Amino acid sequence: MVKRGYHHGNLREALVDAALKLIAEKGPQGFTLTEAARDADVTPAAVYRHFAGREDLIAEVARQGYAIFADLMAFAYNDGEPSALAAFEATGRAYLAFARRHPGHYMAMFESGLAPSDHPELAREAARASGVIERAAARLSEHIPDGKRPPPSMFSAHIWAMSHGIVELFARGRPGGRSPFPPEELLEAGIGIYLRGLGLLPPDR
Amino acid sequence: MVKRGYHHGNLREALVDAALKLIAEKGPQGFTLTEAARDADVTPAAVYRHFAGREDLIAEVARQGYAIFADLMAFAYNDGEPSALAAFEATGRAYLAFARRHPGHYMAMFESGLAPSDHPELAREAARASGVIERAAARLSEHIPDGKRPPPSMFSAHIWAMSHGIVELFARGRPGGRSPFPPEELLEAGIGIYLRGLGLLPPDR
DNA sequence: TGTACATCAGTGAACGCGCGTTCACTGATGTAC
DNA sequence: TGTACATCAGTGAACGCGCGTTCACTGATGTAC
Repeated sequence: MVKRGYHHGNLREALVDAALKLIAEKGPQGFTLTEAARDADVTPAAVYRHFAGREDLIAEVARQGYAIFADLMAFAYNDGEPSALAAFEATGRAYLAFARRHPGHYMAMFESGLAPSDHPELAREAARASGVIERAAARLSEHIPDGKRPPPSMFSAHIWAMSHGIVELFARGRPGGRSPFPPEELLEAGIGIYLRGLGLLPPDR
Repeated sequence: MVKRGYHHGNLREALVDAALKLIAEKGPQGFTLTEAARDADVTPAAVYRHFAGREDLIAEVARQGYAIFADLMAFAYNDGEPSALAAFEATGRAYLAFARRHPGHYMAMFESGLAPSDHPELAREAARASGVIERAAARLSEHIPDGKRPPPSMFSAHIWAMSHGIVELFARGRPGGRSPFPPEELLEAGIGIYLRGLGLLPPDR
């Protein structure tokens, strides 16, 4: 533990880091403002110099999470190169990688139960992230042969839902023990089968 | 409010009911034993005549949830009639219907974070529910034409994950507002595309 | 049918606890002159 | 370079609160005789 003077110097960031750690450990509900303050080696009251309160701190964590998430998805998508299909599959992998590498952010974003509408900055970043995914789906949609293609926002929702479900059910220790398969493999296979169903992959390979 | 004497008569059940209501309202983490007792018009200490404590009450709710869930899935599956395919699709619909009609149970089962291994009765019911789904997948698997069919437990995991993801992301009010589609429609379409990808449905219809 | 008594479901008071938030304050920092 | 002073990040004590759990108890129920 590094000694410090009366002023912390970087408390806001330190509190976000502490919140990330605590949320990853105990979930957004188990997280307490007091413990975050303790973790940052500061009085609980000091938190109020930087955040409006407990919920506001969680919202900031979620906001940063969406920002990272959106960047990561955009990077994975890579403007649809080398192909709309490959790029789309990469976003699926990126989703899982994000959940794995940023569990605190992920939980604050999807399991904290806070209303984005109460936190405009949060809502903005969340919308940006959705935008990336939906654009990827729209581009891919152009390659669907069948005239009866589903709306892009529908199949981006399908992929998002499957990814999220795999994270929640199998990438943590939920039902009755462990996952039947490595989550990455499970998602890769699932997306493959799904895209084949859309006519975007040959029926056998 | 019905008046009652010194003995409640049916406290155990009343507490489970109260827990169901409260969990559905505030989530498993926001649920308190004290409030459940208040709801059942009883002193908090009375709860300890029927449950080992707070967590034990939540576990009982989850256990009952898995029991209902397993029965519902088995009923929907209907022994694979009229066809393995139709029966499988019916279990998907049943999943969503269960989440909708039994939110308290659903949350206790999938969002409470309690370890089934700590509650043997819970683990037993959970395993029974998994069994129904996996048996349905295994029966359906026999109809997959391709030699390279995935293991049944894998595609039951896919369907489960997509269903769960749709519940979490779109059947409640999560990201940035509301669902882009009715969850039922979303799941139905998703399962359809997925099964087409498995070669179980004709490529166009 | 009546009585004695064991059982045990629920009471009520108490406990220690940690929480989120407020408040007047203090002391380090950095800027103006 | 030195001094006065405004700023404001962090302190520490206090608050009221509701929580989960314990304990000795009480009073309704139902069973044995």
